[in-house]
Order: sequence, then C-alpha cells, then structure tokens
Amino acid sequence: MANRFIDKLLGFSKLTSEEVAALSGLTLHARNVSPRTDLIREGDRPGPVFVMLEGWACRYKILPSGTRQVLGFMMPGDCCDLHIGLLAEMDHSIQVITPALVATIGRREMDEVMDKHRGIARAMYLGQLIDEATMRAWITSMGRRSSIERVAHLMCELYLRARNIGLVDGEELELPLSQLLLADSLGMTPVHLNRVLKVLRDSGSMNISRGTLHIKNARQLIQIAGFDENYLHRRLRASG
Amino acid sequence: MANRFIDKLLGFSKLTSEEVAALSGLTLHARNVSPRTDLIREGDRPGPVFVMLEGWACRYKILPSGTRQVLGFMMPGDCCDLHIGLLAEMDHSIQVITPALVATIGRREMDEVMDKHRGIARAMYLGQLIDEATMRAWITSMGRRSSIERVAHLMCELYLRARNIGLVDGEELELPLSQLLLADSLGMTPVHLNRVLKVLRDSGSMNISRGTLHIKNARQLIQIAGFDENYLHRRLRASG
DNA sequence: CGCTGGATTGACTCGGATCAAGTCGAGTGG
DNA sequence: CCACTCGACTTGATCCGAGTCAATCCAGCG
Repeated sequence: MANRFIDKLLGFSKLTSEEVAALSGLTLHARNVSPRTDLIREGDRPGPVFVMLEGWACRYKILPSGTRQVLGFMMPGDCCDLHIGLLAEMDHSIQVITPALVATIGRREMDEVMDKHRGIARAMYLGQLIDEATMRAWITSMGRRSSIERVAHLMCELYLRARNIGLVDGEELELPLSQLLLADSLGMTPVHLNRVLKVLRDSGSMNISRGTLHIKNARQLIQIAGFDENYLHRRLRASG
Repeated sequence: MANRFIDKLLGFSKLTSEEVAALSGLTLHARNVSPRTDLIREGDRPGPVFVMLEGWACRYKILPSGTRQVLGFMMPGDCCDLHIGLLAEMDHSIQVITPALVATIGRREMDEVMDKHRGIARAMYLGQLIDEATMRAWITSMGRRSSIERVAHLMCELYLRARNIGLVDGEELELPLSQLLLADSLGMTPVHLNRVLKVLRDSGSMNISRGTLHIKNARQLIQIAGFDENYLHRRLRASG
C-alpha cells in the first residue's frame, strides 16, 4: 500500500533508495485509530512522533470557558513536531477525526535516521517550516480576514495540500470535517459558518456536501480568499 | 556587554564553556539597525539566521487590502527560524521596531556548530518549539478570546518572556510598542485597543504609559486573560 | 512656535454571535 | 416497511462587540 508519508517527503527532497527504505522501516508499525480518539492531550508528557499514514486528525486547545480552538488539520502524510520530545508537557491536544492509520516513531530512532540520512532531515525540516508558515497564515486569517475570506482561504489551503499528496480527484476532495469542526478552526460559530458556506455556494465558487468539497470556480475562490500559495512553499531551493 | 542570546539559550539547556564560546563567536559580528528597517521581506530569498542581541522586532504580513497582521514579537535574545534557509522564499517580513543590534549567522556556520555542540542544538530546538507554541497561543487568542482577554493574554506573554531574559524591573517593563502595532498584532483596530487599554487601566490590573508596561495586579490580569504559562515551557525535560 | 505622529474620545454602523426552531438523512428496532 | 432517534445541517429574529469615521488632545522636536 502507498505510504503517504514517504510520498510527501519525496515531494520536498530527492531521497536515495536507502533513505526510502529507512522511512519504510520507521513507519512499519502502525495502528488503527478510531475517530474521536486523542493521540495525546494537553498537559501530557510528549512521547514519540506521530505520523498519519491514513486518515485525518486535528490539533486543538480547550479554553477555560470550554470552547475549543482547532489549531490545524493533519492529513495523510503529515506528522507532528519533530523535537516535541524535548518538551516536558504538551501545550495542545491531537485528536483523530476519521478512522486512521497512525505510525509512531521514537525520538532516538528518529534522531539516528536523521543523522544518517541528510535527505530525510532536509525533508523533515521543510515539512516543519511549512507547518509554521501555515500557522502564520492562520494567524493572519483570524486577525485580518473577514469570515468569508477566512473560509475561502482555509478551503484553498486544504485543497492545495491535498492535491500535493494526490488526494484530489479532479475538482473534488473528500473532506471529512463537520461544520462544527470547521467553525472551531475558523474562530466562528457553526451557525455563521453555515451561512458563509451558503454564500460561497450561491456565488458558484465552491460547495461542500456530504463530506465532499467541490471547487466550482477556483479563480473566484482564490480571489475571494486573497490566497497566495507561496507560503506552502512548493517551490523549494534547488540546492541541498 | 551581556549577550542576551546566550543568556536565553542558557535558560534552556546547560552549555559547556566551549559551547558558550562558540556562541560568542557566532554572534561576534553584529550591526546596528534603525527602527522601521525591514531585515527581510516577504518574497525575498531567505539568507542567514537573524539574532536580536538588543532591541525589538516583529514579524508581519501585509494583505492585498493593505492591512497588516503582526505575527509575533522578537525581543532581545530571540532569533528567527533555524532552517529558514531551506526555503526559496520568505512567507512574511521582519521589521525592527527600536534601535537594535542584530547578528547574522550563516547557514553553514550554524549547521556546523549545531552538529558539533549538541547542547546548542538542543537549546535552539527548544527555542523553536516555544516559538511554535506561542503561535498556537496566538491562534487560540484570535479565534476564541474576546478583545480584553486577548490584550491581557498578550501582555502576560510579553511580561513573562521579558522576565525570563531579565528585562523586567520589578513590575515594570519597557514596552516600545505603539498602540497601532499592538492593534495589528491583536487583530483589532487602534481605536478599540485604546478603549480596551482604558478598561484594563480602570480595572487596576495593568497600565501602559510612555512606553512602559506596569503590572498592577498580576493575579487579576492572568485571570482576565485565562493565561496558562505552560505553553512557554519554562519547565523542561531534565534529561538531554 | 507650529508641526507631526501617537493617543484619546464620541457618535454611529455593521458583521457575526446568540437564541430558538425547524429540517434532513442515516441508522435502529418493532 | 415504517416510526423513532440522534446528530448534523439550515434558517429566522434579535442583540452586541468591535469597526468606522471624525474630532480633538498631547508630547516631543526641528
């Protein structure tokens, strides 16, 4: 079966066949995880690195008031922070959204592989940089974009990220995210998100129905979002 | 003169005297930079790592509409992303706010030092993890906190970060950030920020005047903010 | 002394939250 | 096969936090 983690890293850096083999070895032991399972919770002592081989997850925080803020979505191929093991305590939780296949890589193992295989290290660092750039884009969205721009921007992000790992079929993408979850990620109420989705649908730019995102008019959607894909850093430096 | 970069890293990890010497060498060549100077701009090809030895800076993005979102503040001791050189293009800009002393460390140099000195590598990775956790806290603030909570939260963050590097004098901190800048970092208008600051002042929890932040009632401020300092990760893992 | 860039305050507007009813669709059990 | 249930989605009515527009105010400074 395809290993989306390897596919993703191959998109960042050329890897030797030994490096690919090493990655295969790292992700050999994976387990099935059901929806709504927390992989790790805020306050927990960080353990191994989690790698999503199949399925979706999200990072989130719960506030004292009980409201939730989703901090990012993890799709197949994504993994959590590399050096997370250095911390005493998680500052957020990670929850699986769909049935998922998750591999875990111990800190020592990871360190050894990265020391030995510079291509893997390079690809992992790039992944991390993109995650950070994505967080900056989220801060920007929350701070300075209207709700319709924010929704459009997130859809552009998810669509492009999914396309980069071959998850997109034409203009359609399976998006197993409830409106409640999306609202919690966009800093708005489910009610208002619903209305915004209706506006986007009526404008003919996109539509979400039965768990599938349809891009109807990409140009228009990008224009609404003010989306600039440069932060996803598809163009990378040529030299290692 | 004190090297705040070294001081900060010493707070993260024990360093041998050779490691301290290596860091001294890395930051030997620093230059003075005037306020409002961009160290690097969105779209630029990333260069060396920037280290703030003295003075403040901020990361920011400009949107198509012309509005600005500040993504984070850099105070003395802080530096930008370690592996930034891997990217083809910056996704945000960095601007100096006060007269500053900035060192630059070439990518090769940095790599060599980190390979050789594991303590430095560890400290740098911790710094990076804290920066990421701070971004997550910002996303949470923007998405789910009211404006007064958001302001209080940012002040708690800046106060604690400053205290960790010895920038705080009693309950006072020199905070060279204009209300316009703060507003752009909090996703609100300067007018509204001004009103919120008045509320905080009248409530007796804090006050900003003539570039100085006075914490009047820390307990109350923390309570308003719903602040949990765990994300700044002062308690770290004992083992290297 | 007047200029300039921040800070402050007031009056009014509006985007998005809140509260409250539905509606729809996939299971489940009689 | 149909009634029941439960979770997710929709829609309407109303309210309020924060934005907008527009005056000052004030301190530092050439």
